[in-house]
Amino acid sequence: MHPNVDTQQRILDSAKALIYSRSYADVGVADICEHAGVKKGSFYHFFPSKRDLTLAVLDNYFLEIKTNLVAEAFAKDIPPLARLDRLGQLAYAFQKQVLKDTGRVLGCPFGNLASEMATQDEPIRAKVEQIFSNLQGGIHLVLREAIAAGEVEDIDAEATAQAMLAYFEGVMLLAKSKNDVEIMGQLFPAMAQIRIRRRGESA
Amino acid sequence: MHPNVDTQQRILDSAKALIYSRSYADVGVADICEHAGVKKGSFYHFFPSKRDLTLAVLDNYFLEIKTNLVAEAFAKDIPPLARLDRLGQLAYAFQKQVLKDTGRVLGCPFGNLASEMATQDEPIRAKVEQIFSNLQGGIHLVLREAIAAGEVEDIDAEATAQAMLAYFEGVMLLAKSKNDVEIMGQLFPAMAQIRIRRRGESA
DNA sequence: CATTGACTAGACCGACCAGTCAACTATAAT
DNA sequence: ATTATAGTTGACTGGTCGGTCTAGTCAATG
Repeated sequence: MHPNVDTQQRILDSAKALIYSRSYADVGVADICEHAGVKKGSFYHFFPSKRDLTLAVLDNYFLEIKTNLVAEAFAKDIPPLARLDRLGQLAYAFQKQVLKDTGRVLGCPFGNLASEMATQDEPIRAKVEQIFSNLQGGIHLVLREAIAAGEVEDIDAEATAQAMLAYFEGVMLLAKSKNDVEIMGQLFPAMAQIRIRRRGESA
Repeated sequence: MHPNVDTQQRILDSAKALIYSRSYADVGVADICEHAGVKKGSFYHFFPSKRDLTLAVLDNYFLEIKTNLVAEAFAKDIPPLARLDRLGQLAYAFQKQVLKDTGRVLGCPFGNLASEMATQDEPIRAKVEQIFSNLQGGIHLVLREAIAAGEVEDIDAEATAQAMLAYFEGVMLLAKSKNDVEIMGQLFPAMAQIRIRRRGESA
C-alpha cells in the first residue's frame, strides 16, 4: 500500500557499511538498527534474520561492483589484457577511497565474508561462491577475447581466469592485513601476466 | 613448583583446532575449555584473555608451518624454483588431509584470522602481518637463489615474493570458499611463474 | 606438620546477542 | 467512517559471551 522502500534500503546500506568495515559476527542487529535510525521491530519487518539480510547485502554489493567496477574496467575501448590492468587500477583507486573514508584498508567484501563464514553458514558460503564464479566468468570472457586478438597464446582460459581471481583476492587480503593500499598498485600489474597452460606440464 | 605444561598445551591445541575450523568469534572460551577438558578457572590461570590465547595460537601455528611445511619445501635438494612448486604441493597435500579430517577445506589459518580480525584487534592484525612478512622473506630468499642460479632474470625479488604470497593466499581462500581442494593442485603450479619487474613498465 | 604457591573447580557477573511480540500509527481503499 | 494493511515501536525473552572470584586441592619445601 505505502511501501517504505527507504527504510529497507537504509538497513541494507547500513549493514553493508558496517559488516564490510568490521565483520559479520562483530556487527549486531542492534548496531545496524542504530546506524540506520531504525528500531528492531522494523528491521524484522523487512528481513527475517540477520543471515537473510547478509545475503541481500551480498547481492547488493555484487550488483554495485559488477556495474561500477567490473563493467567499467572491462569496457571494450582498450585491448583485452589492458582491461585486466584497468581492473587492478580501479580496485586500487576504490580501496584508496575506502582508506580515506574509514581509515582502514578493508579488502574485498566477498573475500572477507567467505573467509569468516564459509565454514559457518552454508547459504552465505554458496552465495559468495556463486559471486566468485561470476567474476571468474567475466575474466574468462576477457581472456577469450585476448586469445582471439592474438594477445595470448593458447592457454587454459578457465583455469587462468580462476588464477587471476585468486591473485586479485590474495592481493586484497595482504593489503588489508598490512593496512596498506600501496601494495595493490605494485602487485596488480602482474595479474594479467598469469597463465595456466592447457593440461600438461606448467613449470 | 609443579607446572602443568600439559593443560596449557591442551588449551592451546584445542583453540588452534577450533578457531581454525570455525572462526575467532564463533569459538567461545567455554568451547575451548570443553574441548580441552579443562575448567574455566584453569583457562584463565594460563591465559589472561581469549585474545592472548589467540596470539599464542598464531605463534604456535607459525612455528609448526614454518618447520613442517616451509622448511621442508624449501630444502636445498632441488633447484630454487622447483622448491616453490613443492611448497604448493605440500600445501595441497596438507589441505587434503584437513578435508579428510574435518570434512571442510579450511584455508590458511593466518589468512582467515587476518580477514576476520585485521580491523577488530590490532595486536592480532600486527602478529599476522609479521607472520606474512616472515613467509614473504622465506620466498624472497628462494628467489634470490633462483636469480643467482640463473633460473630467473633480474626481477624485483621482494615484490615478486609478496606477489607469490598473495597468490598463495588467494588460492587458499578460493579453495575454502568453494570447499574444493582440487583447485589448489591446478592453480599452484602458476605461482612460481609470477614476476614483478624492477620499477618500470610491467606489461 | 605447617606453609607456600601452582593449579583446579564451578558458581557467578553484567553485558550483550538474535529474535519475538503485542500494541500502535499512518495510509489508502471501500 | 470503517476496515485492511504496511510500517513502527520498544519492552521483553532465553541464552551466550568473556571474564571474575572465592574456595579449595595437591605436591613440594622448610
